[in-house]
Amino acid sequence: MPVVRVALDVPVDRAFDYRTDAATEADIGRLAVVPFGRGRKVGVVVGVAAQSELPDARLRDCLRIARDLPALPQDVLALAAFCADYYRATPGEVLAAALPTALRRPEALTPRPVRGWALVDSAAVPGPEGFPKQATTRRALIIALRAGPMHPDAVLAFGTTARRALADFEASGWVQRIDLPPTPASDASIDAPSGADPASDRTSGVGPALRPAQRAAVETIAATFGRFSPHLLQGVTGSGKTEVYLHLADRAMHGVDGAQTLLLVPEIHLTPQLETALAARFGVDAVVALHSGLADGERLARWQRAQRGAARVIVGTRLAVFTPLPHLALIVVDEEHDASYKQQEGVRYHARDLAVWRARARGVPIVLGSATPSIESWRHAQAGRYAHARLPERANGVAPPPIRLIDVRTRITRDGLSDALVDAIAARVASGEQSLVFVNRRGYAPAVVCHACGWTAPCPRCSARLTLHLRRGRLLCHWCGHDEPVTEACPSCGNLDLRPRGEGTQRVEQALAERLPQARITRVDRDAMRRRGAFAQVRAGVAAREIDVLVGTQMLAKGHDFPRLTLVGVVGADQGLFSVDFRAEERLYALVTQVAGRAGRADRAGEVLIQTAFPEHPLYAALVEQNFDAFAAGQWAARARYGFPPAVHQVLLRADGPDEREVHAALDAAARAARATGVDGVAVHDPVAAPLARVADRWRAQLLLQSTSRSALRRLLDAWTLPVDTRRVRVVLDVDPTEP
DNA sequence: AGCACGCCGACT
DNA sequence: GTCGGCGTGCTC
Repeated sequence: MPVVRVALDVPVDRAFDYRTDAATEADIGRLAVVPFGRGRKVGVVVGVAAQSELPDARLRDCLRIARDLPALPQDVLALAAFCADYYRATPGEVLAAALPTALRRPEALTPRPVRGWALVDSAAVPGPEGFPKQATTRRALIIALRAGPMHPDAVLAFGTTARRALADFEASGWVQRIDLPPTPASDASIDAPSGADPASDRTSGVGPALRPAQRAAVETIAATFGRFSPHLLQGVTGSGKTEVYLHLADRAMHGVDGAQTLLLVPEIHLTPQLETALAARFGVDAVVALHSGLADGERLARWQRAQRGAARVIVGTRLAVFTPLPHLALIVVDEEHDASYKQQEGVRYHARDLAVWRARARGVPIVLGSATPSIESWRHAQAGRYAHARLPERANGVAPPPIRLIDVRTRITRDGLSDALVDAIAARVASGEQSLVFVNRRGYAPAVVCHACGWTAPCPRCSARLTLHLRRGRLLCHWCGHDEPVTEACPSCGNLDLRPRGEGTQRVEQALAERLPQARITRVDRDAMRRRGAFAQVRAGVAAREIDVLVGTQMLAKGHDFPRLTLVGVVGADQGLFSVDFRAEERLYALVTQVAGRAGRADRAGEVLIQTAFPEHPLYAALVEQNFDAFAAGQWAARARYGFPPAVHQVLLRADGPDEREVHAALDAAARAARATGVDGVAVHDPVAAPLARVADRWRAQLLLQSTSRSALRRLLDAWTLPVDTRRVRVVLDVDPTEP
């Protein structure tokens, strides 16, 4: 009896065999509904065989292979397999991360009868089997009455009436929209509907004229269409990298009919703006945005538009790297250095690295764009493994804002603010310009200290200090959420001299309000932006010039264009200089560069002021010169000398549990087992406590393995018996960790 | 992951 | 005497 091998979303490192009456190679990549345990599951067919190695008695019947749906393409299956192998996950776990959740419900794959029709402008036709020819027109919009997300029991609608009605129906949640790919035979058989044609709206080269460096980058990259070629696009903030991406996507579409571009972006916040820009450029129907914030049905619908080839530009966060794209021609990873590309739970994959792998597998060029590339990518470019394109100047031709340091050793600061910074802000307020003060810490103060005995308020559940939130009158733990009232007297010595130490956004906001009573100040951090729409409100306030000063965290660093913002102040950056994390400086450089880029984006001169007690630190020297290459070269030299990535490759075994000794014992045993493999060329370090040794009453420790040879590391992983995950000690393997 | 089986504490 | 804790093991 022939069997299908099905990868299922269970943490078991193998596929499961099911009996089936007929299965061919063509079924590989198709979804299958199978019985599993006492329930049913949806899995992916990853193989077919004439016979199973298991005795027939242990096999069960495959309930259904979804042959009416497109199969996952070969490159997505290969990418999932690579991801599972490289990051030591199971194929099923990777597929769970890769597939929209709506597809993983068995009901979703069960066909249902037609329930009815929706609107009609010029034609109403049933579907999906035996679709009449008309249904395949390029502009057909099919409205499915929720018979099941995969089955467009459907009605056709044409023209603008249909478009309007479609929007209403979609808003009602009753229908789902599905676009069909065009088929040549029938395309001509139907009249072109009235109304705007999204395909012909597609502007060919209407965008702003490219500067010479942008043009050169586009030409260089476009010359590699049709083959694998990695490019690092290193462009200063405001140099118009996005414009380069758009031109490339456009060129790809003109070179190959229906060509698709995958554009990966770091954060959800960025997506709406970018999506709007892309839609304006290529037409709404050609663009699809994918991110984890979407409702299940919506995510599925968009994913299917990409899978069918209807969407030409797919913009999405890291999960989008797995999207099936039949006509993939180009991959772009914007802000490629961004930490959010590394998944920190479940399968801990790096979307940028997977994107490079996929580009190679598909034979398409990939562009990694950043003003401050990761040392990994920068090094690849230096070594000639990546082509290195540069955009050295801003697209508006304006010089970048000068970066100056305020030496706080020689100046008095109050609440963390120097007079020089406050005066500079005051001057901008007076002239009607806007300022941004970047403080990478929320709350009022990161610690409360007793000035009599030195006691500081600890979190009872974590090895961290409590942060003072003065407005709420509470001490909060930023790690576990623990929350307690502020005490008047020191619990240790009874003294009343408790004082806040260090500065958070609230304190800076409050101090600025006291010193600049005429200024309209708004704080932007996770606490202040908790309410829905709060951020949009801030943006509107800035645009309407109702806000003079923004005080905020990283949230302010990314991609917002505030034309009247001419001053950026940076407070408390020094904490990034002396971290246990060897990547802290790299992050700090990128972050400051990014916030600095908020200043003077339009035709107004900007200025960046950084308060520091270490003005001669090389990081600040490079920042002031705005010389990323000097900074990166220094980082690379240090990492090569002291043996840090990317000079070496790392694997981190993380463990945590309620009992400190058990956690360490598990890692000790794991270290012994790793050494016992006898694999040469891999340094197995001693297990150590994690930088934050306890979080929410769980003790955390880690075991680091590193090697200059990936293959040696891999051989060790293959031979290594890891401690099993239990309730007492949880164990996670992190390949290429990005967090200490 | 679920879900069963299985062996030891506090309760209708 | 049972109900229920979570440790161990299996799922084609």
